[in-house]
Amino acid sequence: MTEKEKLEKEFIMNFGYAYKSFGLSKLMGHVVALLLSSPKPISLEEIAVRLNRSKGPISQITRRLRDNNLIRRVWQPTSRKDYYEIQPEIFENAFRNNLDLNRNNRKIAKQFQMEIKNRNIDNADVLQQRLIEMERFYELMDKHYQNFLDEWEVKREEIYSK
Amino acid sequence: MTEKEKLEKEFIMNFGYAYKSFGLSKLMGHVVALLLSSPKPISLEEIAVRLNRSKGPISQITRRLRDNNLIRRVWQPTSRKDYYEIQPEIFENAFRNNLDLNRNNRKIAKQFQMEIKNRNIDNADVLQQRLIEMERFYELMDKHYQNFLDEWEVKREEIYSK
DNA sequence: TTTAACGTTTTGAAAATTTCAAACGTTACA
DNA sequence: TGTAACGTTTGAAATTTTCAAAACGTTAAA
Repeated sequence: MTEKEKLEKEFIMNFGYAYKSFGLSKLMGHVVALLLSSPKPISLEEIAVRLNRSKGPISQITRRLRDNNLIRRVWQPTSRKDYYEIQPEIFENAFRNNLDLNRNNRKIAKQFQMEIKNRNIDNADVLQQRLIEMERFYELMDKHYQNFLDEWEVKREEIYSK
Repeated sequence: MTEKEKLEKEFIMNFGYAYKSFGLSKLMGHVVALLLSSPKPISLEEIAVRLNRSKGPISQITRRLRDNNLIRRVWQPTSRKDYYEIQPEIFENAFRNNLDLNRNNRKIAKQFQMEIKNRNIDNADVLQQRLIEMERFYELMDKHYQNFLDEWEVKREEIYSK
């Protein structure tokens, strides 16, 4: 195994753990890392071989990754195989996925404030107050997330225009 | 079941799903929701009863929640039981936990840039470029996260000073 | 000291998830 | 058309996670 292959393997392992700590499948992280480290698209079969898995789970995981906009399918004119590559905006897209989850938190806070009112529930003062805090928190978070994405768009441009 | 109890149950369910979608245990969400909706601390045993679980898993989950600074233990002078309540800064703390994960991403990007250099690996141009982008991305994210937390500190003060 | 009230840890079972192998369906090319 | 090369789906097996029950340790009060 060359030094480069060793490094790639470490990289793949690291992404596996990172993905897992975010509550995602380890295998998802492995596929992402493999595609990140590859300068050219890789076929489904080759992904399976390189990660020591059979085609079944790779087929499923690539679909999930595509649904999450982290990778994309490309066609090679010379072959009938499906090829995959990293979405150019992968980091941004991963972030957006997370953003959606946070928006849901805000929605829960809003919804239950409404329910308490509409259903005339008494003795819920403490909960009400906490729900208000929760809503404000995720509201402000959303604002800053937007700021970040806007600023990132500019910065990304800079990096790649050099 | 009173209207209030019904609402609490729905709230608990919702938090369960939300926690799960963040890759955490559903039961963690249930305990958090229960404590959020309670104006006073609840004993371990009562948590178990209210959530229809035995003491074992509740003991384990409350420890995890304490490790994550989402709940805390309080002592009632009249009783030998352990009582639990929500950490006042629960939302902020949950956010900080997430921040740590993101910092790890940045660390990975940094580390592997170094490795490529130190181990003199050639033909890693594409990967290098992506690692640079990755590091910058999480660097900027970190900055905005800090902004958010700073601004939130002020806003939270406002909410509770009224 | 002894006893009873607790929370924690352990163990085995159950449930959920992940995985592979094989069957299947589709498509391109002969 | 027929055939071979694919990716996808399915069902069973393996692994991991979650859970309850019970044993255990600790502490406070008698």
